[in-house]
Amino acid sequence: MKNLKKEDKLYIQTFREIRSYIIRNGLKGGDPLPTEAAMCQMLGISRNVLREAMKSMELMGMIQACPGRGTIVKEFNLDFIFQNVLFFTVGEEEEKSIKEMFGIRKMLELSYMRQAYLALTDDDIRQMRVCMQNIQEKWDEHKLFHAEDKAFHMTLFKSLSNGVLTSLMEAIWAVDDGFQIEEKEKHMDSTIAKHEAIVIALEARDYEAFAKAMENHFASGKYLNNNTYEEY
Amino acid sequence: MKNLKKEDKLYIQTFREIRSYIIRNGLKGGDPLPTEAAMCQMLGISRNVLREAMKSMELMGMIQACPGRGTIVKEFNLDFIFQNVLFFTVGEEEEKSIKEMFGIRKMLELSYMRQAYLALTDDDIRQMRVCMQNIQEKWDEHKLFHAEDKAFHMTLFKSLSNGVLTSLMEAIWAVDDGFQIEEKEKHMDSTIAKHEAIVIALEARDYEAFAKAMENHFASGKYLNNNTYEEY
DNA sequence: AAATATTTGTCCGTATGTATC
DNA sequence: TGATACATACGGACAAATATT
Repeated sequence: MKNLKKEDKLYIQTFREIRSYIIRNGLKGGDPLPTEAAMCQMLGISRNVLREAMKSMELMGMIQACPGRGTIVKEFNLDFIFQNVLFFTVGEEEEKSIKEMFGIRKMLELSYMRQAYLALTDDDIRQMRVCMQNIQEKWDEHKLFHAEDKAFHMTLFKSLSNGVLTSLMEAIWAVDDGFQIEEKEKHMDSTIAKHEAIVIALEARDYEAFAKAMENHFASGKYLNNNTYEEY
Repeated sequence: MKNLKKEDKLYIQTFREIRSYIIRNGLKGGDPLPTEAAMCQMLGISRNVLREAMKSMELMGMIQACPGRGTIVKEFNLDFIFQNVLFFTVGEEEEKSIKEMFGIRKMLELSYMRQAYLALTDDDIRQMRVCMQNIQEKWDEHKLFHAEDKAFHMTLFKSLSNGVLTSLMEAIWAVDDGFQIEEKEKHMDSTIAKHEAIVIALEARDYEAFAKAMENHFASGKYLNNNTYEEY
């Protein structure tokens, strides 16, 4: 007398029901969802199961919960997918994947550098100068400067106001963060010089020098993979 | 003594920790995860929070739980997300994200086309010719040819043997598939002609023509965003 | 400002169904 | 058959954040 068909787990059914509820009622970004208690009663399930479904939604960016206030529907964006899911399969020990990812970052930065250059404001450039000083300080203290390096490059591209590109870059940097073991004391001084060259070119508003400095920046060890411009 | 910055909710931290655990231990599809009780103790959290994170993963197809047996890591792909997450009427924000994403795909394909051209085998090109025929058939039957279009472009870049790039492209195509907005019957005939031009150039092993055909392919509506090569 | 109510966050305990030996 | 291990599901309790009076 049981189900003939193998039913999905309750929390998955619940996920679908909530999703259906949102669609059925035409809820858009910002619209409130009923409280947990109300939904439990409405669906006839326990709070734990409801939360398993709701938290799945929240993790994927479909809704957002706030204590004391309630839960609202969110507008969709790709951040979650890029930052938590896309590179899920990229193991940190898989050096090949890491190199591939660096290669993509290199390609993206070099491809977008023209637009970035055009979009950069004086304020952005000043900010990059500050990043340089922070990098220099870390270096003087014999510390790693991953965060500062990231801030430097993100500043360069945040001017493009391309949310997806930003997410993608964040995702790549996040993997880099877990990887950055090697080359601690190797060529950091030359890395600093390369960053310096980029800022100087920008401060002078010299695109040719900027492009050259960017190319040079990515011509070092960990970026040197199969992404070379070969002749055909 | 706490973090000054607003911490993420526990279940989100837990999600990341489990993901990190999987990556750190190099777990692949079929490999078992510790039991819920063990993970709770390991992470120092309650069962509810752990389950909120685990059920999110299961819903996304990263893991699979079975009573009496335990939980295993699953072979992961992105399809599920776009089938479960895309529930909305596409608003302006979403459309902006999608356009940005197309822009990135355009940039990537154009950036990598030299390497792709060099890496393409005769067999790859024959396969692309087959894709073209499939596209033509769908078109003759007045059907959409998203899958065939994807196969065409993925063939072009699979030759690069860049797993991360492939994942990224897959993700972009998956989102595209989920949205499939605009231009149903609009300029499909010209789209076909553009693909045809690409294949012809490849069959002739003419890089100049190939590059031109690629540029032309991406010069259409939905790729036309801020990714223009402006003068400086 | 201060107290109170509302809502989500987190934890615990218990019972049940299912797979394995 | 029975015993064990595990996930599934329920309910209660209190804490933390927010809103309201």
